Amino acid sequence: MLEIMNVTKALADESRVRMLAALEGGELCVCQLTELMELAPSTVSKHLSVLRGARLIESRKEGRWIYYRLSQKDAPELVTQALSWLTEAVRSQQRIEDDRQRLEEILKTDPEQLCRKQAQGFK
Amino acid sequence: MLEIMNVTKALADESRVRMLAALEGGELCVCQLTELMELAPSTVSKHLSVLRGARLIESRKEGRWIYYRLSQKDAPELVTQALSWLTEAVRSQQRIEDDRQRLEEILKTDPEQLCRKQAQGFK
DNA sequence: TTTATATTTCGTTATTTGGCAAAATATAAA
DNA sequence: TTTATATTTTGCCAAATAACGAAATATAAA
Repeated sequence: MLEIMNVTKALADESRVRMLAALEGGELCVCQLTELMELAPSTVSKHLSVLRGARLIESRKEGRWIYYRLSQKDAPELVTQALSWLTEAVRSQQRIEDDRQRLEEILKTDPEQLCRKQAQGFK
Repeated sequence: MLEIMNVTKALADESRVRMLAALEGGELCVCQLTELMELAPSTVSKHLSVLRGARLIESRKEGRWIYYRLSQKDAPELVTQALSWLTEAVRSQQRIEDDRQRLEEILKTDPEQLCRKQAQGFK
């Protein structure tokens, strides 16, 4: 039951849903997600840890960066099914489409510069 | 997006998940669910209104009783898919199995008596 | 009608959770 | 090594939410 509730609780926040949707396009590092979400890095980090706790995402460390991606087939059936449901549900949502478009712009800047910009406090 | 978040938030509470699982066996009135959940009637009622707000359940009034059931095919695709996911996820959960067993006992008493018992405050 | 009763709504309280900034950690560059 | 920097952890505050009892609503029985 804990496993199920970890998943449903993880999905019960719009920021986390948007992050999962963003990761459909492929792995992203924390600063890219931070830029997209317009939230404090610590907040994004917390959200990511909730998603990882539910096994909805996995991470990979590369130098100073940590890249997150949607969990693959090695995750529990329960989790991959939830991701399938979400992917389908979220398709055609304007908000998600807007994110996708903004993300495209964000990906044009390389991570180094993004993080530097954030360090100066973007808000 | 609101529709999606209504569903994910509705599923993000263990009591509500258990209620949905209980309704897989067919419609139940509030006092039956109250007996099963061991919560105050007002609390159960609130949970039901959240589930209905997400369109996960529907209701039918019969005399003094209101019966709730899982939403049928007329509900949004998004919702029926979520219910399918939950049903599958919840299968084999001990907690849900225990509920199912207790519910069987509860259904042996007719609703009239159940409600009367609750009126005296069972806890 | 009056009374009983099934459910919901309201008001309150305690807990959980999302947000941030600051401090801590970990890695790479100088 | 020292410094810079990407991310996480911690501590705090505000907002959301689950729980209850009491009051309100609605329906049936007397």
